[in-house]
Amino acid sequence: MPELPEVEHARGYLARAIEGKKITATKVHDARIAKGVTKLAGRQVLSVERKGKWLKMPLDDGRAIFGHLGMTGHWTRRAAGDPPVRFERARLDFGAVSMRYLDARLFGRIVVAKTLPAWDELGPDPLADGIDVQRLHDRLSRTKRTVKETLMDQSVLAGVGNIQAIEALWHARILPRRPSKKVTLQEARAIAKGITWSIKRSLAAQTEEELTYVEEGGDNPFKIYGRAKEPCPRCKTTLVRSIIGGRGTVHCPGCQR
DNA sequence: AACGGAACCTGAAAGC
DNA sequence: TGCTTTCAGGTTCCGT
Repeated sequence: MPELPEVEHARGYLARAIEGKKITATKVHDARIAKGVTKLAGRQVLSVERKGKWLKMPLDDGRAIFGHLGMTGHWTRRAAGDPPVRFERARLDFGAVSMRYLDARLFGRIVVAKTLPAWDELGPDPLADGIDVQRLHDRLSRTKRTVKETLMDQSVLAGVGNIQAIEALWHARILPRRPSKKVTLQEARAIAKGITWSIKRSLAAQTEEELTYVEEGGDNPFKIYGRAKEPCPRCKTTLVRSIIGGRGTVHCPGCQR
């Protein structure tokens, strides 16, 4: 369920549950999502950090537990004696507190290492670092990709995913298929505002301790994501779905240029 | 070096 | 009803 807002939620949830606590046991149910998860008993989790869609939990031995939620990853707290929950792939126990990692599609990762290239290669985090419009415009101008694909490049801005890119470009009134090179500095400013707006909106929408996601009964909280064939909330033109860079995309042909 | 596309997975929803 | 197809919020690898 991961884009930056969901991962930020997971960060806070994990921090409240295990920050400063000592690992007493671990269990990996499916080795495909875990790497180097060994000899963790006795280690203390110093903090829970986030950059983009990655989580980092530094340990007291110089290593860290890196976590990525993939498409369907999720952490949930249980009691140590509770049975495995559906889709449980791994667990970290802290005495009576047991954190379960669930992941239906197995695209997520739990990696124990001192450093992780994927983490080091991340660009600035829009929430923690803000967005440098000049830098964003520079990155956009240096590639032949579409603006949507460039925005989703994690080295450009860490944490912008399919939803944030779709929503931000709608907010900025720019077509997702526009070549990055043709985005002006002024438009880059609008995109930056759109990204911040989209992230803040998503964060505000998730206040519950245990997140209930969009598809489970709740209404779609997004302006145009998942709303192909519905009228644009701004200009009433019918929203269009297409594929860009292999990812489903929605845009408004009426007010995005 | 950069880019497009396939691969990696499973489940839910839509289509027939 | 039941089988088939489509789709899903991500990353990584591979060939060009």
